[in-house]
Amino acid sequence: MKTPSLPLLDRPEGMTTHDYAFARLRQAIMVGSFRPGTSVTIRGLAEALESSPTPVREALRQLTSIGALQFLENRRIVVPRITPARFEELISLRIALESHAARRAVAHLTERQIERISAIDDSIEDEILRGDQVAALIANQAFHRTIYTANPDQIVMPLIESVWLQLGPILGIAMEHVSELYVVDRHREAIDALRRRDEDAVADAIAADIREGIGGFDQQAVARLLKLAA
Amino acid sequence: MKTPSLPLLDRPEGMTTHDYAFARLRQAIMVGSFRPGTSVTIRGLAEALESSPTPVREALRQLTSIGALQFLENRRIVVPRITPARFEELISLRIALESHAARRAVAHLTERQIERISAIDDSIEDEILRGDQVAALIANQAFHRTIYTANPDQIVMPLIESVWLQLGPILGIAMEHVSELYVVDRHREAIDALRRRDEDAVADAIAADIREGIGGFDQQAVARLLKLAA
DNA sequence: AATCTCATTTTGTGATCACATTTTCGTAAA
DNA sequence: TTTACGAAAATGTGATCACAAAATGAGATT
Repeated sequence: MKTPSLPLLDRPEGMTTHDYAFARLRQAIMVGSFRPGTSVTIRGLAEALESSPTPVREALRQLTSIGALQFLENRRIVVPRITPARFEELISLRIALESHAARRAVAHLTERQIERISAIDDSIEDEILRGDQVAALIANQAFHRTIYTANPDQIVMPLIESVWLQLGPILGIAMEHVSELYVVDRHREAIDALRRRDEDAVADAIAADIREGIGGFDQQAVARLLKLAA
Repeated sequence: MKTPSLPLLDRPEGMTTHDYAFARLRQAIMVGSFRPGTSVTIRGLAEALESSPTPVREALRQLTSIGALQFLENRRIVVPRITPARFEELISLRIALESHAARRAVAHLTERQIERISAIDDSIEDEILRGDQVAALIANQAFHRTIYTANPDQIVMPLIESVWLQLGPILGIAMEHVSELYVVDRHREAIDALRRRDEDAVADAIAADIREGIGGFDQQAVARLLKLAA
């Protein structure tokens, strides 16, 4: 049972072993380090994380609660497989969740926050030019997250991240086989709409960004990617 | 540390201790058995469930992943407190999620399934007449769940249940202080729209059902309820 | 070459224990 | 009466172990 390699992650002092295991596994899955169908073992990950089974098992259980992993009937632990239909569900759910979240964030965003969001958008461009796909992906997530979390009472972010986690594995495949993942983006359009406090325009820009970005893969493209990875 | 009492729940043979603990705690929170701010302990629940700390801890960790519980900095485990603003966020999120889910289920529903949904709606009325609020609540959830899960590739149900879980505690308070929780409902309207395969009408009926049901509490009503429970 | 059998190994599960931190509560001082 | 203090109890954390079930792989059979 080969354990997938885990990208390193900073461990703040005082963080429990369990929290660290959770954060690191979560990050790994979200940026596409695990392939769909990959199976992991508690002991294997415990060794990779230099800890014991107990905290790792807790982290794995949490990850199953948010759809990032699956405990099968045979008690095997696997990264869920994607089908074209499931992919389409995830994209339409992303659109529904994120346009809702964006809409409800508009009223809370300050000028300063909008500037920060604009700066994050610039950093996405930088990472793309440098060819660092994972860094670009993380920056892109930060772009979206910073908008949505401007709403202080927001509840939706964990749900959005659950969807991101479920898209992670196919995203990892896409990054291996597609050179340009961000050819088009609607970020400037969203930022302009934020400045105008135009809720509808913000929601539309976010929806279009998703639809034309990762959502741009049609069912055949997804099927092709899955075939390549098999 | 007094441990809240847990409604009994059937334990299918072969179910692991952990799964049983998770299912039972989840059910208890979803039907309002726990008050906001209640704190629980691992050992206390382990005793109540006649098991040991390990599987209970895993169940609690999962429940935090879906917003049903919270591990505080002090390492205390509590049922999250509700604020009027948070309540309003939860309702608007419910509407966004469930009208999306309903819309995407319409095409998959068979006549037979629609009949079953209609029968569930009747059973809600029965439970209300019998005065069993918890049974009515569970039947109401079944009504919604049966619609949304007709879509076989559906991803959204776990997210919807996460929101239900977060509303559970305030619902428990409401059931104690409000005699009629389901005076109006739009279920017949939704069922008729399902029969006509009218996606927009289904989504509207579900949204109205939520808005006029639990969503009908305004901020003052929520604040009053919270005060009563404190 | 493919399939079956069975012993070995691997793996998830759940109980237990030691440890450090936090909470609780009785007592004393202000 | 209120506040401060310190010992005792309670609690979360993480490692370890025994156990049962599942997976693996070598060797025999067809």
